[in-house]
This record gives sequence, structure tokens and C-alpha cells, in this order.
Amino acid sequence: MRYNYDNMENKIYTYKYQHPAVATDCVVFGYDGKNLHVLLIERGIDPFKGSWALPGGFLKMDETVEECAQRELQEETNVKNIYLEQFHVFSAVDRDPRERILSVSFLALVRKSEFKLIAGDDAAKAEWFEINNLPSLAFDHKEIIELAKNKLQQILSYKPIAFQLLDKTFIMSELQRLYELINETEYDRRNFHKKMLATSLFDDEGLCKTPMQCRAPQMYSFNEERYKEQVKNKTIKKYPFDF
Amino acid sequence: MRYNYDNMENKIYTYKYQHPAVATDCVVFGYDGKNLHVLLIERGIDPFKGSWALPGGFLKMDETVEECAQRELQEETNVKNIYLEQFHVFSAVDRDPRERILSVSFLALVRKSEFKLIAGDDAAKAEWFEINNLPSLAFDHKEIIELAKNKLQQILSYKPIAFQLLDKTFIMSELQRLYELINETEYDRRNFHKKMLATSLFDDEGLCKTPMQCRAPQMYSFNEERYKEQVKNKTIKKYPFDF
DNA sequence: GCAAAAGTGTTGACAGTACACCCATGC
DNA sequence: GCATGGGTGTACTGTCAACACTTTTGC
Repeated sequence: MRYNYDNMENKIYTYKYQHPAVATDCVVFGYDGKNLHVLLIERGIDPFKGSWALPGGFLKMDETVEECAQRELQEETNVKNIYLEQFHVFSAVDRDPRERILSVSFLALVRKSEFKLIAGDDAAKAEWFEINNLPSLAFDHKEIIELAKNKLQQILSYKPIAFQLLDKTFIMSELQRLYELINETEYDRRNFHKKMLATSLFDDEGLCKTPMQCRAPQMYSFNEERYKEQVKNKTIKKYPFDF
Repeated sequence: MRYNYDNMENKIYTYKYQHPAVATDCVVFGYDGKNLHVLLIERGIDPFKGSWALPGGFLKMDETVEECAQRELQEETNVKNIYLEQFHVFSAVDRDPRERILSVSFLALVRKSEFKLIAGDDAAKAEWFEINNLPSLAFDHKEIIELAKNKLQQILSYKPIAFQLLDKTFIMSELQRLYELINETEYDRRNFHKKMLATSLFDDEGLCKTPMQCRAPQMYSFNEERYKEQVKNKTIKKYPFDF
């Protein structure tokens, strides 16, 4: 459901006190092994008609904010069971010119390879933008993305979320690239490799079959079960993925 | 403003779509150098009349959620300029029996020594409870406090929030006790001392004057300016207070 | 003198950093 | 054969955990 103020049935809801409207917005990060992207939609209606904005929509009365974000994401991207996490409520009084609207903001991670852009309904088109090359954005969405980036950095250090952005099997340099993009630094290839494997949370998946102009790299997969076991036994560090 | 459904003026507000009500709730942590407490109020009205609950109230249309939490806290506790941070939105459809109410939840830290309990207005009384000895709670407030504790542990490792809970000058054992209470572990006295001072963020404040049955301990204060400088210069670790 | 709580220093183990060298592949 | 990207190893360094002895004070 995009921002949409049509009202077919002309119902009216009344309250003794003023209530704000509540919407969820999603900062959807996508990775293709090379670059980190954010999903944006072009607004088909005013305000900010023609501007780019975060996918999002209004909360229904029979769903939680998580369900709302999930639903919106599914409608926009056709992906389900995706990592999704609320990170902030934006509530500036004048953040929307129409009426008082709170945004409960989520960040979401998707594998770009598993994702097909839907031809926009509501005359809105959806497109990926490189994280460091975003267009100007509607509402306070620039600020929302900024905070999402910070939050993502933080979560990256203590939850195994990077693997949500990679295919089941991946090579170390893809994982490293992702860490470098998110944390905006560079790491020593050999030390990164060593420290990752030291967690003993990776399974060997044989050599990469794709022909490339170098020695065939080792493929790995992340062992979710072993991770959960370590968490359960508390044999894991507080920030196991802090690089 | 407590939960209060009186409406003197009998105004009515209408919307084309259903809007949820939005409230803020505060998990207020207080420390006295010995024990960690949470502030609760006794509800004077139904639902859950007579039960203990978190201080909180409804969002006004001319304030952000942060301002709302700040205002509520000031009305309840008479303290201002307190550390306050939103940490989660609770939005289960049936979390309040009256109507659909979202709770934007905050955690707050106060020095108990600077705090005076107000005789409750709205026939509600406010009281401190030891964190590990809470009464049964209204709504989903038990769950809210649980998450607040987790979030507090997390924030403790990367922000200098412990000092919000201590007097300006303090002794190391008070700081250590606080870390132990929040993180639910124990630390070696000497290593804790050493590691804290290694941050070079503490100023010497002379010996403790209070007579006690031991050698007079050293008093310290936290140097906020030096901390901010280190953050600015990025000469600080990602988790400088991780113990 | 003794209990309580505080101050200080040493040591070994392990983790993190900075490097260098070799290997397979495509052109 | 050379550029590209990948694999492995070593040595140094610094941080962290474990631990013992001394100091002051009140009773």
C-alpha cells in the first residue's frame, strides 16, 4: 500500500482525542557481490510527486508494525521471510505536509539475485540506487537512510546478518567487500579471512566453478545451526562479527 | 498525563482511515550506588486498576515522541535533561483492551539521589522497585522492561551512560557494581579498575571524605569533553565500555 | 589485631596487525 | 609471461585474565 488518500467507501472514523497516523517505512539494502544498493520508489502522487522515496505505507488496524513492514515489503519486492528490524520512530511534527504521520522505520536485507523488481502499481516505479549515489528524497527519508546505515553497522558487529545479503554459498572476498561497504573501511584480506574462519561457523562448499581470471576461490556457507548452538551455550563473544 | 479517558470538552476528531492511538512508556532506571531500581506507578483507573505499570502517556499532536517521553518523565519524576532513548515500538493488536494503542518505549536513567518521588496525581502513587524483584505488571509492561534491560546492556558497551546513573564524582566500586548489575556478571576488581582508567576519560577528584571501615577510596569524575573529542577524532574504540 | 575494602604490579596466554611468498587462470 | 585475485604462514605487538601482596580505617 503506497501513500494513498483515496477513500472509496467514504467511511469516517471518530475519536475523542486526536490520533496521529502511523506508517512504516523500509530501508531495503540489496547486495550483488559488488555494490550495496537501496531500494527506492518514485512517488506517483503529491506531495513530492515524481520524487524518490522509501517504500512504505500505513498501518492497518489488524496488524503489528512488523507485519505491516513485511506486507509492504512483499507488495513492493515480492520477497518474503526476509530479515527485517525496526530501528527508529521518526515523529517530527511537520515531517509530512498532509497530516501528522509517525514513521516506524525498518531496515531490511535482500539478496539482489533473488529479487525481481515489480512493475510499479500505483504508477510508481521501483529502482535500486547505489548507497553512495542516492537521488534527492521526499520527506525526511534522507535522514532515515542515514540512521539505517548507522544501525546496520552496529547490528553487523553482533548478528550474522551479512549472510542475508549473500547467496547460500559465497566466497570470502564477497563477504569482505560487504563488510567494507557497510563499515566504510578496508580490511587486510588475509586477516579478515583468518578471523572469520576462527569463528568456526563456516562450512566448506568446495571450489568456485565459475571460470575467472584467477585461481578458483574457496566457497563457504554460514552454519546457522552451529551459530544458534553457540548462542545457546553462551560460548560466543558479545560482538563475534566486529571487524 | 496518565492513561485518562475523560474528555471535558466533548470534542470529536474524525479521520477517513482508522488511526491507532500512540503512547510513550518509560522504563526509568535508578541507581543509588547499591542497587538498581525501576520506577513504577500504581494505576488508579481501569483497566488494570491497582496494578503496577510503567509511567507513560499519550502523544500530543504538537510534540515528538521524545518530547512526549520527556514531558511524561518530568511530570512523574520532576527530573529534566535526563538521558532518554527510544528502543522499541510495541504494537501487538490486543495489547490494550480499550482500543488499539501503540507504545513507543523509552529507557531513561536517573540518579536516585537527585530524585524526589512525587505524591501521585490521578490517585496513582509512584515507587521504586528493585530490578530483580518486580511486582506483576499491567499490559505487556513486563516484556517492555525485559527488552529495556537487554537494550541497556547493549548501550552500556558503547556509550558512557553509566555516569548518568552516578553522582558527578564516584568511586570505582560503585561504577563496577553498576556494570555487574546491568550485565548480570562479576568482574575482577583490579582488571576493571585498570581497564576503565586506560580510557583516560577519568579525572581525579581526590579521596573520598566519608568515613568508612576501610582505606579512603579514590574519587573520579567522567570527562565528557575528552570523550566527545575522542569521538570526534575517531581515536576511540567502537565499544569503549565493553566489559 | 582483625575484618573490610581499597591501591598497585606481574605474568602468561591469546588475539590482532602487519607483512611476504606462492598458486591457478585467462588472455 | 603477466596481470589478477586467491591461498597460506610468520613474527611482532598489545590487550586481557588470573592472581598476591600491601595499605588504611573502624571496632
